[in-house]
Amino acid sequence: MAVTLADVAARARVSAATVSRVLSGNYPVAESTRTRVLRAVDELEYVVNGPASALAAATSDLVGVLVNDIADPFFGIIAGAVQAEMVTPAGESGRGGEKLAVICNTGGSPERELNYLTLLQRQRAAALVLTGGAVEHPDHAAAVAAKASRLAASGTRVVLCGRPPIEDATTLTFDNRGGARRLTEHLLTLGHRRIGYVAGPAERTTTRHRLEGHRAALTATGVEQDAERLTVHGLYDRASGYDATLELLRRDRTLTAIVAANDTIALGVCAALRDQGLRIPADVSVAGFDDLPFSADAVPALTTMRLPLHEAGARAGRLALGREPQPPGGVAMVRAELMARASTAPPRG
Amino acid sequence: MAVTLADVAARARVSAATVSRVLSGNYPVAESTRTRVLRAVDELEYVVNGPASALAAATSDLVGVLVNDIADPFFGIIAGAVQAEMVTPAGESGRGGEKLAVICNTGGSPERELNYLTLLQRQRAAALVLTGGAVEHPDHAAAVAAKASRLAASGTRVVLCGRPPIEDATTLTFDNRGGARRLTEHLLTLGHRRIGYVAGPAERTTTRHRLEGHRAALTATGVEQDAERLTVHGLYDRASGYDATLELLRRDRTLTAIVAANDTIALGVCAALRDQGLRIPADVSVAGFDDLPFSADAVPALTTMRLPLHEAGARAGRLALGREPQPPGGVAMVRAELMARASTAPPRG
DNA sequence: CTGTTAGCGCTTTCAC
DNA sequence: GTGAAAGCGCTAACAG
Repeated sequence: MAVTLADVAARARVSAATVSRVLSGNYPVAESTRTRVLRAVDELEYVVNGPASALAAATSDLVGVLVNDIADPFFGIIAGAVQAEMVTPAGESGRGGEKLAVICNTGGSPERELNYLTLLQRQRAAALVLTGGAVEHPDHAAAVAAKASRLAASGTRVVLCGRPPIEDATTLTFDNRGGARRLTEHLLTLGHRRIGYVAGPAERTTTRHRLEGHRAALTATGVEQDAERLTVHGLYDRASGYDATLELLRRDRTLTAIVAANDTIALGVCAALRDQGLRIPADVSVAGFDDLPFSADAVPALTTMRLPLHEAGARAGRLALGREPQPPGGVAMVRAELMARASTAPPRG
Repeated sequence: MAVTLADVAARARVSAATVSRVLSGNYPVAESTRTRVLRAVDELEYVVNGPASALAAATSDLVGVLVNDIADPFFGIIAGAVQAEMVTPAGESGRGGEKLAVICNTGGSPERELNYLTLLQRQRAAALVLTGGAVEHPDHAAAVAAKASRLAASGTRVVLCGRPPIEDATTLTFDNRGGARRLTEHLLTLGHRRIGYVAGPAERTTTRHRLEGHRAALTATGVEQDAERLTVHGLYDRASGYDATLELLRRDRTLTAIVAANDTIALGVCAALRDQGLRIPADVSVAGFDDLPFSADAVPALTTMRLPLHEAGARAGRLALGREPQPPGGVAMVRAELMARASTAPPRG
């Protein structure tokens, strides 16, 4: 099957080693030889055998990117940004940086996450980027940490983006707690006191941190008494937001605001409120989190906490390639910014 | 670096060959030996060296999935569905089907598409799924076709999902032309005659087919005279929809409906109309294409053509694995279904 | 600057 | 049912 290095070498009348050197560009080769080799490569339409090269060099050009749900733009944006960083910067020798960033969709399942980790370890991936909230089950957390350590030990760079730090990994955490707190403070400042909260799946770090920030704001203002009753958990999707809103209204028809754990949920919240004949924000204010592209276009435009997902992903990509210096302590925090828009207003009366 | 097959063999007191056989499960091995080997694997935490195995076996367990824009849920949904098909069906011997489906984001750039194709060829990918509209530049189309043929010749299964057929590849086309036609017919039936069209980038097959379908409907009704003037091209994103709408209104303030090349654009269209003080659908009807999850939640709910993206992606995945019979002629068409919702209504007056 | 020489870790005939 | 041995195609010392 297919033309090999040796074929190219024969054609260019040099040794295989020389061809290899020309191709990897990391070793001086006479200009004349180089062009001769390159021409042979072209004529033969030679394509390097990745596995063979990975085996010999004990490292591959694969970079794994794990995401919880690739159909969710939150992850799509991050993953796209990571991948965009993999292209060789102009002016580098063609081959060098041609990493293949591969996006793996865990669907939020711990088993599949571990499975992908093994698959990537098997491929001897050059680096790994784990994105999004982590599942908090202790066994699983330990398993992931162990795998990460083993990978790091074998030379794979591990970068975390949007989840809490673990040992042996560089981490970009999102300020979910602080952001959530500021968001709820915004609502409190507007005068809201009965605020519903639609949380994500219970066992995710992102879910917990955002909920904690929300509660912290309530507590600081002394209105935390009903917090438990006014919280409903669901998935990070639109349908959960819809259902949770109906449940919240059932529990307390008098609430004047609902905070959603993310923008996608917020969309469902809005839909449910409208279906119940409630106006936004006249009757109920709504806020989300993330500031996905559609949020500014929602009607009314959604108040939310903006997370610079693209920038974070790009930085994670550079860290994975070792193209950007480690943050102090290996951990950097990405801040969230309040985008106060039309979906929040002072409560009526 | 790391424990190898030989280590496992030593520990289990068998030969390397036997360990290999146990692991790949495609050869009879005595039960007692098998368990002994498996235990050794466990104790040593052995992980197969993918590159080595790929080299020796001349095939890898990588499956490439190319998408135009991973931040767009259209592609996220398809890619996620493809990837979900890669998991080993319950009851199979652990190792067998553990394919690694890797998602590659071309950003719609021909160079990057070709680049990924080469990267995947280099990795000796087991299969390839190309999704979404193709770029119509003749040189590029030829280059892609050539690469596809070469890949197919070397045993890589090539599957197309949502783009026109090429030789040596199994294809799932989307009925963009027919769908677009039916959508515009829906508007015509409602009584609209002055219909604006916001198209995607000019050189994409998807763009062209949808536009052709639209025009075909107009022509059949004899109202095609202004079609050219009432068409504006842009990207497949919200901002383009917004800008294009302003341009359309500038050209003809009397139009009563706008068809967008996809739902994301339609969102921008709606935003622009609202900003111009126009009501939907009272003043202007709006229609999209794809039926992405957010479309049903838009206000008003968006009339659109539903494409079964998840099903199509899943099927593409199975075809890539050879788990589903080839459609007759290697080409199957995925139909679009009209979802008539609140954003379209008869024109006023 | 270029060629020679060993492997990298696994799969796979081919014997036993 | 299991072992021995010969590569798969490439890289990386090491000479020259």
